[in-house]
Amino acid sequence: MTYVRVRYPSTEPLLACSCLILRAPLCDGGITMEKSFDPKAIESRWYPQWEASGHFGPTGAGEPYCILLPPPNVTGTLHMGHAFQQTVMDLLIRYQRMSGRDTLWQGGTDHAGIATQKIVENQLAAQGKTKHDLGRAAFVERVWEWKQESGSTISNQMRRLGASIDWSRERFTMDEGLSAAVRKVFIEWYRAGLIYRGKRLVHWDPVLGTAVSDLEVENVDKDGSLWSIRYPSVGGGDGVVVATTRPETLLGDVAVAVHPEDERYAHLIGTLLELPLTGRQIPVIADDYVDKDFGTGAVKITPAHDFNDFAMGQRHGLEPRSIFTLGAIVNENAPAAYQGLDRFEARKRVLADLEAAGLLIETKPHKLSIPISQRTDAVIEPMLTDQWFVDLTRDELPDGRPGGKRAITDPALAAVTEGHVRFVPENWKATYVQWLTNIQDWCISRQLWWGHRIPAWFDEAGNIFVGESDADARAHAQGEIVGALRQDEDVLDTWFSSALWPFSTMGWPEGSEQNSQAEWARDQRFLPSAVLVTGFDIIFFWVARMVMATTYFAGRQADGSFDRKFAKLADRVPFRDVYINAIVRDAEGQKMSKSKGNTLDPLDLIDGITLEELVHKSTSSLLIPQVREKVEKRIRKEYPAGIQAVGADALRFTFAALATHGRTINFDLKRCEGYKNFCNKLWNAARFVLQNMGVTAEPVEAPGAAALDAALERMDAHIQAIQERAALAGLNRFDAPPAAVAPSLPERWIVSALGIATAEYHAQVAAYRFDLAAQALYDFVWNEYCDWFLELAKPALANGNATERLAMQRTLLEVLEAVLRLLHPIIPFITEEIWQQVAPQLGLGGKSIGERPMPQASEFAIDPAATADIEWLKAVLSGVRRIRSEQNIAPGKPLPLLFTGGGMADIERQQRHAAAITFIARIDPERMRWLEKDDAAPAAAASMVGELKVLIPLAGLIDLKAEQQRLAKEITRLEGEIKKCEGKLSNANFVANAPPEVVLQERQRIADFSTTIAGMREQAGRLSEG
RNA sequence: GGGCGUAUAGCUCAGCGGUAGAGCACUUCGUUGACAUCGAAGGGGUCACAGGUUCGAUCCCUGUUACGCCCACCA
Repeated sequence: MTYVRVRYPSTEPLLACSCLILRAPLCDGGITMEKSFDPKAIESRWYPQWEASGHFGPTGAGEPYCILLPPPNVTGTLHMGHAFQQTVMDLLIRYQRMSGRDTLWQGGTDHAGIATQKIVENQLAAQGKTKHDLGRAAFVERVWEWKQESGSTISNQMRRLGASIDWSRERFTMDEGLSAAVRKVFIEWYRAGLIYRGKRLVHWDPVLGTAVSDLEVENVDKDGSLWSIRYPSVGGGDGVVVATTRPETLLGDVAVAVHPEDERYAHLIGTLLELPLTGRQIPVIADDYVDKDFGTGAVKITPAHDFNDFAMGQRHGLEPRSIFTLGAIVNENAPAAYQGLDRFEARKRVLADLEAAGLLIETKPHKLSIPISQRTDAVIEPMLTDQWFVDLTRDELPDGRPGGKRAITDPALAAVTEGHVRFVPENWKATYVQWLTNIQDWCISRQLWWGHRIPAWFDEAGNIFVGESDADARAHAQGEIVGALRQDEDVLDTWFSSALWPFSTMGWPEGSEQNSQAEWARDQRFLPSAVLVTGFDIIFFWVARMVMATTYFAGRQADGSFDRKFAKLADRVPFRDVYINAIVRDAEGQKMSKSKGNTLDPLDLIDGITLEELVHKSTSSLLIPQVREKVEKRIRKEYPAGIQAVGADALRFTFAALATHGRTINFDLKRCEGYKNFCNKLWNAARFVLQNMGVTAEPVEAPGAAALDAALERMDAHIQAIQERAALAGLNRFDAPPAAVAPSLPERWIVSALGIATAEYHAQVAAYRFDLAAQALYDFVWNEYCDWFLELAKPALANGNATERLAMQRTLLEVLEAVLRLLHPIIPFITEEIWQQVAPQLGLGGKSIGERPMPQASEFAIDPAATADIEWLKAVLSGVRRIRSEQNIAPGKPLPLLFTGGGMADIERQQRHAAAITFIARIDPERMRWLEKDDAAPAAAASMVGELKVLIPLAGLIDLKAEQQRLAKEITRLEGEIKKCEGKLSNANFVANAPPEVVLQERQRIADFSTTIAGMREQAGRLSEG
């Protein structure tokens, strides 16, 4: 291809006029782009440039707008849920950044105590080692190594997705600064009496060997049995038959409870029973909790291994009797025969022994729900252990001081009920409020090695001292310290540090060793953040706890008061809005899970993956051969050619388009492919526009000096034209300019349509309706800009005079450039790539489209007159197309076209659009005319546009029968519509009560339908004559 | 037991007190000068069911049915 230096006109704003020297091929007088959009080629290019430019960080100017990234597990990989969420966040951040806000997307990762420790433990296990072989220090060192190794995986995946996080501020929950925040919060809550340590019954995961919080327990329904067991009375007598689902806990029973008003057992209350197999004796007690009608009406009480029993034991002063080790093995508190047995072994043995003793009365099937640890699938064993808790429930402090009334919980509740934090969709508010109202104390200690070690020390007498360090703990010691101090072995629940994320990432606590005074002063403007985007599954784990911690700590001064900015609860919230996104499921609506083998990897959608790789990936972690086979079969069927690469933009657009306010979205690859097509459509629209930017439509034959000079001369003329026009038109080219330089109707119409689409887009983004926002732009680009405007532009570009062409070129560019900016938050890569080509044509400076402002609807004049005109034109063109299609006339065949009926407006419009009609509908200009009054109308196929009749004469082209049938069918349909309207209008109540405009509308409809029918009847009559 | 949600085209989903919509799929035609990752033209719906409010209900209210999620659970 031969290139030559050509000057292109350029204006921005219109009054200015600069000349750019561009390289452009002469062959078509414009810029060329690749024929189709190739995501791979462009995506790798832009992200590094964006990141390097520092453009993702806050500018310090404008109203602050912050989004906190829910920190993913540091050693995790990106899944579809992340990708969805992050698309939404990036959309919002890029949108607000372009809208002039001082934006921060705060990123980072979570140390994810249990999950990460488990991974490293598994790695050790593969080498035949346990963490105990290494010891605590070496093990933790090992986890840090793994964190360093894999920690960047997910960040890099997020970059692939285009996430515009300010990476320079990336944080990790075990960073020094964040750890300082953790210690400070723990210590302050402890000193305020809001954290306590105690021996309590907790949910114990015997596989991990740690307590977990109630939220980390899942209840799974299972078929089990209900066994009835006789506890004979001491000294003979039948005693009591109890019903239980866990017979092995009999070994730890301390009583049997009956309802106080249960006549069957009244005489036994206070007496002693023989506890089978143990030789122990236990009392019969009375308690309201017992349901007379369930089982036998008598309950065995095992306070050490059941939450309800524990509560009852406390009411009755019964000493709990633990019968399991922390590994859930029967311990020395049980008879020797059972010691050393695992829980489920012990159950079998106990049942067998009861049977043998004749004490097992009945076994019947029973549905029950079993508590399972989310992390390990191990059956949770309630276990009596020393743990740390955050007090969320008590009305007063432990020492009886007033003012402790739900000091953490109540503000968190008020923040939402008083509307300082708003849930979107709103109904999640009820979930939040209900949970917080019925909350239990939060068990925050974990018997793990990876995490924030609890800043508490024990002396040799077991007294507790809390502080930043052992020295600090000593300094704050209330009582005497007996001997040496030893730090608590436990670490904190991962969610404890997550709860602090809204302010620990902003330099809080200020002035600590790790955080400078200045950092918090600078960054607290991002508190509260604008919106939290997260899944409903962590409303309790994370959202509620952030509200708790932030309402308590934000802006708290050393003396306990709040600084001015944070004095009000309304300002002490972590975020204003909580956007709860839907859960991503597969196309069939199944939850995606590795064990089902139906997960999709977002990176595989972006980059594509072969069938064999996909099969391998999806089945390699599946251990059961049958499942493996099934999964492989499904994948081979569903993705016979693997997954084609759709690119990050198409994936993002898909997520945006699926982001309704429902609670699940089914991810369908087909949808994704459709949006890839959309990207290609946009690409090709740009390609068309740029191809037509040349100063001349005619190819320049040779790049000779003469030709070049001539071209430059023409250029100068055009530049002058622009200047003149701009001077006349004023700054806004879309204001109605003087007639000599007036934009054409199609131009006015597309600008107007852009204005409407822009308004819709902004409104929907503001409402967090990203599906509708995306749809507004999709519709505009495809159905207005491409389908109609590019077509309407073609006649002007091909046949217009210099001024018309220039005007059309500018409008093509300007609308394209605006729509690229609107789309940029959704599809950043392709819009950047195209914009880089488009911007110089408009003389726009700036390194990146992201630095351009977001278009506002007010920039685009709404133009009802132009819109009506173009709608008329569309109707005429559609009419011709329909006739062609129905009559099977080749699209390229030039046709005659006749007009009849209609009024002056139709005549004017027909004249105005004559060039467009002949060009686009491929009408022979010689044979396009109005029928004179007394012209004999030829047999023709007709299309009604209001009162105007558009006719394609038969001349051997038309299938007469088909046309008659079509007319008859259409007439019947319209008559039906008229009947409906008439039905309404004949109802006196309707006419009396309906709003006048509705009544008018019905009358108008009848009139319109009647006109159309009349025209069609006439046409049908003519056909039958012919 | 408590709370929340869903039911609209073959599929996935928008929608709204007054003409029922999109994408995909389907049918027919088409390689026309941005795009076959495309274009043009079509077919397809008792808006789950029953009552109520209203001039008018797919939409609001009540109930029923079906499905789903969360929380709490009687051993």
